[in-house]
Amino acid sequence: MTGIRLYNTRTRTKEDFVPFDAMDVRMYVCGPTVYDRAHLGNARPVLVFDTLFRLLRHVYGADHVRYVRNFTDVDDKINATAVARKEAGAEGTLEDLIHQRTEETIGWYHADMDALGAMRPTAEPRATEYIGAMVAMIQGLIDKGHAYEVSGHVLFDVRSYPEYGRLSGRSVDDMIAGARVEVAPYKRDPMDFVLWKPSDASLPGWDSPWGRGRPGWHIECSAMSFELLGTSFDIHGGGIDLQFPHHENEIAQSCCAHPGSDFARVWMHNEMLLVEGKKMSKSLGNFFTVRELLEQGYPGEVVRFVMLSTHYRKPMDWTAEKAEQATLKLLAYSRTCERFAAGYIPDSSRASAHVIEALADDLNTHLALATLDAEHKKAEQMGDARTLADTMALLGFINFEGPISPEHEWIEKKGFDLNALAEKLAALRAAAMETKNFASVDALKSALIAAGVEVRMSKAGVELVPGAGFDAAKLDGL
RNA sequence: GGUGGGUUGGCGGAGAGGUUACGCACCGGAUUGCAAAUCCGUGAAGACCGGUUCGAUUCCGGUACCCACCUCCA
Repeated sequence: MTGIRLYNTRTRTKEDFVPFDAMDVRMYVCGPTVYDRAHLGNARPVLVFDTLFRLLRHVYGADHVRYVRNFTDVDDKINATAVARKEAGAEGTLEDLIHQRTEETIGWYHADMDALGAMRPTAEPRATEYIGAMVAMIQGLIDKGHAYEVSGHVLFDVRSYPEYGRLSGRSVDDMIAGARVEVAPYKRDPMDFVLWKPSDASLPGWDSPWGRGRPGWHIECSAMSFELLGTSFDIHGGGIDLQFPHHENEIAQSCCAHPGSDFARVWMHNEMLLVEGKKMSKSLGNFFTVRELLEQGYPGEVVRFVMLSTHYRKPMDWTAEKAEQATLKLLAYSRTCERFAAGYIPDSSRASAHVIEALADDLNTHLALATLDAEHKKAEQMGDARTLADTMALLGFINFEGPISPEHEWIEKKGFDLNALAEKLAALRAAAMETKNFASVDALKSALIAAGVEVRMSKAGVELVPGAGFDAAKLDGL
């Protein structure tokens, strides 16, 4: 069996991965707050942990891996949208409008992540479905002396948990010294965080022993991971920005609620995303959603390829140039598969061992892609692209089930019959060979190139292939 | 202020204490009406200063610069 090694944020070392139960490997990843379209940064953890999910399934068997990713559907931004809609005259109660908003956002999220080739997790629990579990966990924390109720709020007492700060390498005292946040007067300690907060009539709320209210952000992951994966599970993932305070708080809650448990054994954090070297932000004007990117014509596979070309623990810089290169690569692979594996049904379980090896080494996706490139070369030399196809399937660039399509979807989508033009060019060329006047041939050729078509002329004939920047509109009149 | 990470050839980006990473670009060759695509080949690196070592880009220490988190943004 392939030995997987993973970098554990908790110990800050790369460790051999040993699951609690090889027949039931369990992973929890913090999912999105469903208030709006997913932006490109949201896609990174999705693709990183999708790749890990695929690797785990490959190593332990598809039926022996469970992957839980939550939807946070309790959030003030969601509430704000719902309130705004209500004020604009929308029908229904506030609860209806909130539900509507989260439903449509989840639909978008699924559509967008599907387009990137991300598999759906085994379970996608919503916070609102686990309010009871959260209330129970909060009550347990109060009973054990780790939480206290004050003016309608329930707060976690960080001083009751000596390990607090261990994941992020901070001490409570240091954090207080550098705190930038205004401290609520009712807190016993400035670092205490909210488990439950009161809701007034204008906000969604649930009945609880502490009055009508709603849960704090951190408790949902503790409650849902416990309900679905148990007190101890193998991997907990998310963006590095969640390391503190979110994950620190999760650990405090879960370990205090279930003394003696390990909670998550391995903590994995992906680094952030940059766009053209800068942090993606609305103010810099380099903020965009996955959907916008797809609508601009970037195929999901290309986004995936670019994302995987940087190791997950390094900042990932999204650039147009990388997308361009990724497109060319994928086109080349696709053509090789078309030539040397037409009709073949890819089987990810037969993927290249070298690629598996690269992934098993703390998800070295960049090396995996370099190896994929070598597989491509080999496929060309051997005239057999089956392993290339199998490996592409494992990495999520080809559907698991379907056979290789004649061309990748993004070329097909732009569907344009180039045969007529190819024949025309061939005829012109044949004539020019006689007359030695190549002016008309060159004119047509440049027009085709300008439209993003690759022109291949050899003794065997003329071949036209739509390239990365193919634009059918520019072919009008040729 | 606290915590963590980074600095590799023109660009992107890895592994390994000593043997070519790789890709893209460039250059040379084959091929082509000219190209493109393809194939073959060459060149090019390890922020700075010390230390350990027979030998470091790879280990250790320091300096500089950059970045992220500490704000319910992945």
